[in-house]
Amino acid sequence: MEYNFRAIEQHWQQEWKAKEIYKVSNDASKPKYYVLDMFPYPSGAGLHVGHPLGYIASDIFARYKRLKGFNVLHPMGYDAFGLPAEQYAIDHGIHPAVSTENNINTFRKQLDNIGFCYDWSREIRTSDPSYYKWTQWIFLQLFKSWYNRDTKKAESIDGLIKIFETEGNINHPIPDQKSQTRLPDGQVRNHKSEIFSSSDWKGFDEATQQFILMEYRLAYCGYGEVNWCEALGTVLANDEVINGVSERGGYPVVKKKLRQWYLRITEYADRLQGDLNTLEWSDAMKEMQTNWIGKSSGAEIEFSLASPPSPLLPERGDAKVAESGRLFKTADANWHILKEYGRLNRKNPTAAEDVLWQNIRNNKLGVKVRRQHAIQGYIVDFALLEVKLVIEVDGEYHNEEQQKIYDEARTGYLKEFGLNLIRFSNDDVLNNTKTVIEKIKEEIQVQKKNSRTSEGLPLPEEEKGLGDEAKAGVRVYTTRPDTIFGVDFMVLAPEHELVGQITTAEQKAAVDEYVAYVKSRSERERMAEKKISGCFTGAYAINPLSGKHIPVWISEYVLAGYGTGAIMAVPCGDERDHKFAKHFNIPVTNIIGDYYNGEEANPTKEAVLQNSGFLDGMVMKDAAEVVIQWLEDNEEGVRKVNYKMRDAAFSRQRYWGEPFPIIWKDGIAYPLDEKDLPLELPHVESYKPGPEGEGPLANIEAWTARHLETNTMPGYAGSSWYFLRYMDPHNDTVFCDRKGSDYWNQVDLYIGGTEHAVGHLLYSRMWTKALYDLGHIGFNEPFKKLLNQGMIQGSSRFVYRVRGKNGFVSVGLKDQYVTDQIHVDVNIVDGVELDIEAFKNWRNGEYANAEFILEDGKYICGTEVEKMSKSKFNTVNPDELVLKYGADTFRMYEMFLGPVEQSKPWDTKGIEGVHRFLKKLWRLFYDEQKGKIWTDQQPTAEELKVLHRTIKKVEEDTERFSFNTAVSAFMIAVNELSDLQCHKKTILESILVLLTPYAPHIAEELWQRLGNSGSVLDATYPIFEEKYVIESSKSYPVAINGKTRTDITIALDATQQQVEALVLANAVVQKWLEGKSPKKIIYVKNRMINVVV
RNA sequence: GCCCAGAUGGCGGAAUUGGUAGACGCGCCAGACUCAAAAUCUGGUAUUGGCAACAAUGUGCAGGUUCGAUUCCUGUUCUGGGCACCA
Repeated sequence: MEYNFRAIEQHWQQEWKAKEIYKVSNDASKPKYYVLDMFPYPSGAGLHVGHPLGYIASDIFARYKRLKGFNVLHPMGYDAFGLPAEQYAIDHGIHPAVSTENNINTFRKQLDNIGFCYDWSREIRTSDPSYYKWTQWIFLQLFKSWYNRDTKKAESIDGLIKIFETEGNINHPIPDQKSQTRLPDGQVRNHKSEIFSSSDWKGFDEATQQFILMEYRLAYCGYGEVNWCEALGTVLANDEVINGVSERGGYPVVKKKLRQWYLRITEYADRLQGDLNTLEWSDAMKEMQTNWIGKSSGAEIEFSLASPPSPLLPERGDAKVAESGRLFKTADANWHILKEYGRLNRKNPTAAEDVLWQNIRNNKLGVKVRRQHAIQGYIVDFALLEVKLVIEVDGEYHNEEQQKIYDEARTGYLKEFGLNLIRFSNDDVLNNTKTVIEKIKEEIQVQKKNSRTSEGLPLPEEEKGLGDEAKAGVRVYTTRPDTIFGVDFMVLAPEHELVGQITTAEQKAAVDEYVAYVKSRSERERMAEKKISGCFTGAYAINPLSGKHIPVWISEYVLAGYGTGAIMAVPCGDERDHKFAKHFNIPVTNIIGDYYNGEEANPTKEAVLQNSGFLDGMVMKDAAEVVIQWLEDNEEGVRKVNYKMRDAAFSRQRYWGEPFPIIWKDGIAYPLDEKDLPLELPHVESYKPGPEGEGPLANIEAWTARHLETNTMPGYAGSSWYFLRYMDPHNDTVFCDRKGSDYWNQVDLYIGGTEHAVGHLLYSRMWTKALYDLGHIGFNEPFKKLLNQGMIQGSSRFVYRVRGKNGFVSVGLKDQYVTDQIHVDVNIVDGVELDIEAFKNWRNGEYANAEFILEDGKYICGTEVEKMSKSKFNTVNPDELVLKYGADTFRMYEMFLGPVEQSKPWDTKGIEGVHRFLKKLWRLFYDEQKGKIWTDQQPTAEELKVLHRTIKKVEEDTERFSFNTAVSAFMIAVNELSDLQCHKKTILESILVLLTPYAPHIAEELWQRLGNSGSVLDATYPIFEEKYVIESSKSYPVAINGKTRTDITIALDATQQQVEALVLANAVVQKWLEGKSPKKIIYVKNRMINVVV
């Protein structure tokens, strides 16, 4: 009776299915354990041998836990939305729903072949409306929530509205924004300053209110830059862009600003960071997330410009203000107009304002001065709030009749609040500056006296005016404020908003050219670029501490999205800055003395500062704090915590994804009523992009007529919460019943590839936290333990075509010709030797008439290890292996290849050995001639020792996911039992239970054949007993000076003296001692003995 | 460029805490069985020298710490993964 794996495996797979062996219930007295795989994207290529690696590992662990008495949830599903299906549809006209369905069926068949213990009754597909109904629902929860920084959690936006109605947003200023939230005209909104009162709020119209709320929502709409390919009419990923052109077709690609949805994940940065230490993840994985979040602390510093930018408009303000007013639907919404107005004024001060500003800024009068400050509906030129003084500088247009009335009204109004107002004309300021300053000083004194008696408007300390930020200068973020005196130049991102304004006439052409060049480069290319490039703007900035004038450059290595989009360059301390300085011959200021050798930068923090003004003599790491203090005292900068992480772009201009449950009305996004979910993806005939970079949904009239959002959600939407749906997959009234999620709780073991280290794993953590904050689930981290499987790489084979000929040259001779390297199917290559006949038939005989230049009569292929991919013809299909060797062999072989965590190239060669092992195991039970040979005899001590050593090893290895060594332990056990000719049921039965997680079919079969009923999965796991493996003596290696020379056997309880005596008596030791006595004898119990001579 | 990981015989890998480097398997060599092959079984197999005993070398490379380093430290090279619209 031989091992007929095909019949066995088929039989048990049917049996398991029929008896619903793997179905789990949500209420069980047993403790729960949740084992989850990262669900696959069902690609058209089907499963390759890389996919099952993690699935087998999780299957082993799920079965192991079940044997250990747990109620194990082990589900599977499909991440079914995605770009490839859409691309396939464009190319072949097959609807994504159809191709996806086909692919899923293929995947399922392939998965079933391997004998996984998934509870398929819980299968989910993210593209299924009954699933994405809840993806949309969660999106709406995010849309209807904001992050309360006081309570540090997500809360309902209704609560925020109540706060606005009672106290305005003074205690909850608009969260910091990154580059995404620029207005269509390219202006960066300066949100911090947008402070409003409760009465302001009540006065705002609907559009303004909604606009403000959008700045708080956890899911919000803003503007962001994308790689735009006009010819393809579509947005491209960074790696679809190569050297400024699209990978497909080679069309030019430029940056384009598009309306986008975002998730405000930045609000969770601190929690995402902090909670990492509650997780059992590898340090590497935590480190990657930490680096992605990129928390750093330092200072934001304001460098004013040596020559302020000239005004953009001859008569400042008005035109621009009117234009920006068009952003809003109501004509009389004065709030944002004011805001805009103030900002523009600040940026484009009149000459008089600027002169005055330079004379009174920086506490020069002993009083803090704010420019273009909004007070109760007015913008004043300068506000000295602590002394309740307002200064106005009047230009020509204030003489107009209308303006006069307006000004008088303002004076009166401000007086009501206890604010005194003084006016100067432009002429006075410009020509009699001194007098004007004296006058202001006098007024300050008067106000100071009055302030003790006068009442009036209490101005909140924290209130910030419009003038606080964007003075006419460049803000930089630095983690090294201590190096401030070493700043030799500044670098702005080429897309920085100031570039256009500060560039001098002489430099304009060069700057424009450089900006255009950068526009065509993807962020990735820019970061990876080794060549140093940049362009001088002609402008100079003033170092606020040293007063030194420093040149302002632009360069692609500074990205707009990080920090402020501008850096202060300290070449002696930063390698990149140093290279830049050397390349452009910018003199380097050395502030670190001997630490800088003139050749390369030294990022030390230990140096004692030199050339650093009042910091001289201070150690750098102490100086940072001093500088921050100085900056804050002098209002030239602020302490700042910065995150590298940006808000997550959450919309795609694509078809095959979840539609947003959003309706646009007069430019305002309104949520769809939850009872109208799911908002189903409409069927389309064409998948072509919509106009102006919109998604294909924009082409559907019925869709646009309802004013529905035309973007769809990205691939990671559905995968951000799927682990919750498995807990309660068929619920139609809630995304996951709270009882279910309370029972199953966190995923105990999550297995998947490291490629998801920062994407999926961060997003799902954020969603979990948001759902937790809002009270929908009871835990705030999704994946307790994470196991990262390595990538199974393909070993690609290449042939070399002689250019211009239908001829191929063997790899060893290819250098003698001009050749093109072509991937060839690994399945028609034996090792490295090409099967020429098979090659001629390959690809429908494309190379039927090819000629071959051979070496030693063979055509040898080139090889390379790379990602397994259909397009590289290096995939190996598991089906064929399962057919040939069986699922159990395949499972064990994949595990035997090496540690699960490690990446390795696939090689089918060794699979025979594992198959032989299973056959050998079978022969412990059955003989080909004699049939059944297992007996009921009592085991010997030797046999029990083998068994218990195996129990210990397999259990320990399984617990630490060292599946390859567990397989090896099985092999050792079977080898030893074969040598002992052990066919005893008691021993073999225990081995079968141990083996069940690894080779479930053969274990189940033999378990039944031994006369057991019920599944082997319900057997009890063997218990290791020390008494069977105890030995009384042990063989120790004896090393002389650390080099093993011999070994001796000593009793385990031997003392140091006994051991030394034995060692010295040993002939080999004597030989090496050469008559001398040893310096020392090191005896480590259970390990080794070392004799030091 | 930045972040993370890895590198051990002809090959995949083992060595769990600093303690016998190469478990287990593949491949290869020799032998048994067979007319022959397959299957199976037995023995050998890091490199160099030697009939052997044995000796020297050996965990990407260069150093260091230690009685002792694949393991810890410093530097370096190469390979793989990620870098925000592939999933």
